[in-house]
Amino acid sequence: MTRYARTFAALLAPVVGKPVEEVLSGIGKPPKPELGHFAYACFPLAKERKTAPPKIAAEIAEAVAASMDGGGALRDVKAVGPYVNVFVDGRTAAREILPDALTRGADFGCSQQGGGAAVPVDFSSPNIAKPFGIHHLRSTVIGHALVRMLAAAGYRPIGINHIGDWGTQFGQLLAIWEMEGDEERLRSEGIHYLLELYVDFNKRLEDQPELRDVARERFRRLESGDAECRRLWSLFREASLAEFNRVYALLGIAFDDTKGESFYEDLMAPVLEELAAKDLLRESEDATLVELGDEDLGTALVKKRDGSTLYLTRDLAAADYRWRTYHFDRALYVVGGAQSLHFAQMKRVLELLGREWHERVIHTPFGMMRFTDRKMSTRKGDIIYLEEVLERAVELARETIEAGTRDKDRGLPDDLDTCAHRIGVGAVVFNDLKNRRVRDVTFNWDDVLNFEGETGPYLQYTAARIASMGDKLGRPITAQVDFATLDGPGETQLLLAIDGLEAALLRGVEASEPSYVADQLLEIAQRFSTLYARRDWKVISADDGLSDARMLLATATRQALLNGLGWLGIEVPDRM
RNA sequence: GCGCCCGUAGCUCAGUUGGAUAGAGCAUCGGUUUCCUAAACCGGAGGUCGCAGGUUCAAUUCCUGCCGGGCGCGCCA
Repeated sequence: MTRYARTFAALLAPVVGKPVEEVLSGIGKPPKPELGHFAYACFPLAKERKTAPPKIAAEIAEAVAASMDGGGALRDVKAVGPYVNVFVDGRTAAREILPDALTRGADFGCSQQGGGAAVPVDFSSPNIAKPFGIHHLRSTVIGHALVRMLAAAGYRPIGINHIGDWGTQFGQLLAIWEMEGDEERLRSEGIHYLLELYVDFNKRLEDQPELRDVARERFRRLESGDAECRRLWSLFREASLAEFNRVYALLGIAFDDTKGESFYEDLMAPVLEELAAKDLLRESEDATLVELGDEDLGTALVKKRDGSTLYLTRDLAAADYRWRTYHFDRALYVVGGAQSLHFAQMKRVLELLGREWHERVIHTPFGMMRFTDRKMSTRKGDIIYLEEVLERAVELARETIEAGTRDKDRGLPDDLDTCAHRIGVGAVVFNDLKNRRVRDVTFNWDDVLNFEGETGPYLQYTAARIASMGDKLGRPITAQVDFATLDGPGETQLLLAIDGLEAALLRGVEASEPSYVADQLLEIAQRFSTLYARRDWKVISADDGLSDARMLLATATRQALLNGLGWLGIEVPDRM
């Protein structure tokens, strides 16, 4: 949807005698652009007035047409059956949208809607002592996209990496370490060695179920401050962070705040005390829990039998900390849908504690990453490393560029490494973001390494072609053009797609849904490509005025792609 | 068993708060390059929108019940 839907609504409102917002919600898009760019359905009015819809449509169309002065952005209002349809005047749209895109540059499509409100976004949050697998991709890229989208929409996002560096898993590592730990190997092999230990632990567990208790005991020991346990924990932590940071560097992701769960160690006691003081705790089989008063939510365990803490306990402490630190407008948790119950419980406990802001805590779930060919199990060491996926994508991009330069008799780009990196990573990231986040995704090398069709490289390619036209034109791009030359239906549809970027951003921010932006970008690229491929539609021609006008349109297209891809965390190469 | 999520073309998915003949990409078939980058474009074929009811002038969209898949349901995170 674009600004012109509102223009249309404003025109209709006095005629139908309803507020603009209500009219706006009744405006849609006709199935075919030949019918018009916007449509207003008259069925609800027909019911109120007990008159046939086509008759009302005809009356409204006539009244609206009479009230238009002719020089506005809309034209040709007419009734089509029960609908009032209208066209956007391409010339006016071009004059209003294109100079805006040129002037605002990286700011085009952005909004001030957020008013600087703080929004902590908890994402990625890998567990230490487990490698960064492909299944971590989802939280990482969705969260990163949301951070950038929020910033573009005028919010003040805080990207938080809530590293899983506390809990029984460390008890497990400490337990196995006593049996076969080797500091030399940890130093040289890093996280791969930790994975080996983790797998070994689970293997031994089959014959020695008592190891589970040993692990719990070791975690308790860690939590009570045992020096050797602390020292080893610190080693594991460093080894893992080194790997994580390599992957974040590949993806171009930086966090505003990286705090392990361990950070909240001292903040849990106050929460537990407050729960006790408010008489919300209950002992059950020597463990401590909170009664939630809701059958569907069950009960929430906050302390184990041995007195050590749980995930939920730390998340409660973290929520309090984030509120005190940021006074957030909302706090997002980009965590898999499997943990819906955990977050529902957490919100409920916050509510019971009287945190009036508990409604602002929002779980932003996403579907699972699964695998077709076989069941993947980290416990058995069966894992696809995200780093490997990214590297293979970059390698394939490099081969594709090299093949392209041979076929097209062009030189390799100077910055081949940068190009290949952006394309490969862009393909992987866009592939994850293009679908609605709640859907499960099946990992498939062919999909991830596909560069054709609705993919990141397709969008980058569209932008790259425009960039090279800019070079070829050889003169500055100007907004002083004859907009009348951009009046064709193809141009107008492209303009409306470009103008729709801001709405897609706001809708995406509202729903925490990066795919809305991804969709809009595809529409922009497709509409441009359709024009571009036409033999009778060359940007650069002997007609300088026409060339300048079309180049301005192309430049706005590229700016929209650049900005939108930037929000998704995808960089665009200059050449492909 | 209970709760949450999902079910649209052979495959992967859109479908903007119910509205006009349900749209893309991949795959498939056919076409486009004396070159503004074919990682592209155009066209063909392909769908009882899981099933059955209900609400409505109108349901892929809302409600109920089934069926199918996924996830979760106290001492992992």
